[in-house]
Amino acid sequence: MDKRKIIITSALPYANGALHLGHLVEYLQTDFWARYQRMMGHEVVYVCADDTHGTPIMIRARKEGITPEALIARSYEARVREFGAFEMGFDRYGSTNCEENRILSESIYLKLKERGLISSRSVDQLYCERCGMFLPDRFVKGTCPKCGAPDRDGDNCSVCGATYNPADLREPRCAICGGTPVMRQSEQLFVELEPCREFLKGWLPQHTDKGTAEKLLEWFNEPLRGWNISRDAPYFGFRIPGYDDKYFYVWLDAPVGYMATLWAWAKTRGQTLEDWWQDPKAEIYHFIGKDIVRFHCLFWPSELQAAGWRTPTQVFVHGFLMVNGAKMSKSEGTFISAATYLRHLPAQALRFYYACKLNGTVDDMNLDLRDFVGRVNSDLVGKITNLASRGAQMLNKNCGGRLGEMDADSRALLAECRTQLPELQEAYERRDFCRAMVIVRDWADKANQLFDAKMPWKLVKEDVEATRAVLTGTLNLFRLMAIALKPILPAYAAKVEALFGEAPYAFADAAKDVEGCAIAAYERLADRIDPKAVEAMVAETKAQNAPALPKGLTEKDVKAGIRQLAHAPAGKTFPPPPAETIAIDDFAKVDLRVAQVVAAEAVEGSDKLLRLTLDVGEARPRTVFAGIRKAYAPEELPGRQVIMVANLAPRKMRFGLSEGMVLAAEDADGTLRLIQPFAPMTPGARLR
RNA sequence: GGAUCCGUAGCUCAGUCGGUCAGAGCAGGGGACUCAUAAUCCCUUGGUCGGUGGUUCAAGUCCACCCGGAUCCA
Repeated sequence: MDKRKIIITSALPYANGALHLGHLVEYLQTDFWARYQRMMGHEVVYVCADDTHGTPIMIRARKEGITPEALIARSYEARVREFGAFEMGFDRYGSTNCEENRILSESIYLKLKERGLISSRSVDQLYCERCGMFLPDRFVKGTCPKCGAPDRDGDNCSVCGATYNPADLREPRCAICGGTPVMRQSEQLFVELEPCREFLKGWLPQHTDKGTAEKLLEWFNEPLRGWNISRDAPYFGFRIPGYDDKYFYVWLDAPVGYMATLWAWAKTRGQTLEDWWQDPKAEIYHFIGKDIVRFHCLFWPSELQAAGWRTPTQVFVHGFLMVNGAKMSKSEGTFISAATYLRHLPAQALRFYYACKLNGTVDDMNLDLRDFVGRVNSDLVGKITNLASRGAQMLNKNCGGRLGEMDADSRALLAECRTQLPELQEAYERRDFCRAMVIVRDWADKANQLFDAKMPWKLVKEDVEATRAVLTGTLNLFRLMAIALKPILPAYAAKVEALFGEAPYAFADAAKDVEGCAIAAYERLADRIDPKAVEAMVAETKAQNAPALPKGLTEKDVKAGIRQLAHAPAGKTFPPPPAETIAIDDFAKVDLRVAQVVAAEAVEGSDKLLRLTLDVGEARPRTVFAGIRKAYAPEELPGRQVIMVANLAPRKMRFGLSEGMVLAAEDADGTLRLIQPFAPMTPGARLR
């Protein structure tokens, strides 16, 4: 086969927020495919980057009192560490906030402008005067115009499913400051899509899957709407050439980040971006989730085409991750972050399980946690790894650790398995990883059957050389499986390479017999998963999100509750109506501190009060009486952190002096919950 | 509301052009073995293929409607 030249990307993760197992559905499958292509001997470059621009990052940085640059640097570090732990093999992991990206974004924009594809028109948009900025949809909250549910997002209602404009919301509020936004006009720049209609119509069916293309083509019954690519200052991003106060919308420069990162990578080896992207022989593949199809299959190819760049060879679209058959949920503990996963479980287990489930379609993928444990333990460890474990240890113990020549039966089985290699490679090629795993598991079943039939543990007592032949066969069969699994389990394969003393495997090595040489000491390749570790991971995830929902309630309950409340008779409203507006100075008078509960006891003579002893970082702990006895037992509080009002005038009570007050929230049903920091902090830390 | 996708054994899923397709693995039950990470091997119990109609000599497979779940509507 000719040597192919392949550019691979996965969608850029947004730098505001932690990686979770859903993201990994994409990154892992892209990595599987990239590694497979490398093992086929092709020239592969796999790039990705942090997506760093936009309002959410600007706001978050502002809240934390740091620059956006500092925020994205922190995110980058965490991201790279976590990807590394998951054995991701990027050739380069960059950032959209780089010079290459600025240059490319500007040049693509200017090309579009030259071609007359950029137009400008005035747009009505909500503006928050207090924050001094136009509000993106997700930064407007309000009451759903359709079902009346309170506190809904700016563009859709998750209670009744309605979609609307932020301007349609009743009682719109700025999600940042809570103020009431006003309607203002602003000049915005659009990329016109209608002129690209014919190009797209022809392009779509050939460069993505049928379902995706058909879906997008539905929109072609009407004129294609232009795409707003500008945002007004303040914004974190690239300034648009020719404007002082306009920036590229984050979605304009994000896909350009693929090229920018490729460019930066090419530079390190003395090449140009054009050497890769514009090489007619090179293939360009984007792996994306189905939620961002329109950016990658409409806007992106149109821009590239108009600006004179090559369009992608194929856009591979995948579905979302479900956990235990349902959408990932914070309250159920299934919204599992990459970091939390890694604290409890080995990365390769997830890589293996995802490979067993991915079939290259846009269907959602289900991570069933019980199935996950079963699959890893029985297939990866029990069937596959066990062959190496029993074969290598026996060879080392009884046969001097030297391979001989395979017996005839093993040789025949090995030959039979090898005939399936083309099928395995085709499965990899079409991203049908689960099919590839079925093939490998089938080999393992057959190898185990043969091993048992030969009974080497008995044979070794009478004929060491015959035993050596059987074990040589077993280990050669296992080696074939390790090669087949290498795109999924690179670290595992590296250990197998070390066991046989071989150079890194490519698929070509599958044809080789390993005979007549010594093997190294057997090193454990994979560990069984203790279901308790999975429980602990779920429990930790739940705990991270515990303050979000009252005990025992799921997100579904809350939705139902909101729905009820939306239709509840007036007079008993929840949440309570907003209090009178205060100035920032008024708020600043309140000194809020993180406090650690040192001790808690019930107060005799009161059925409401607990006496709390709080460490606020001062020389002497404070005593605070709190009316939370019906919500908390005294013994569950020590060691936990709460928020207290530290400068409240001390108040003499019948039971003693109360030197402050702890913060708690009251739910619709009267449930009280103390407020605690997301993660432990130093007692005495001030809230801002 | 409109559209798309999904619904096959307790669980996760295969089932190509309608014709040995009612299947696999795991889990469950029984047995064997003890080299191996309580791993492995043999045997075995499970299903009205979401429901109802229709097309056909023949339907998980095609069509219509319904129920349930998911997603998208720029």
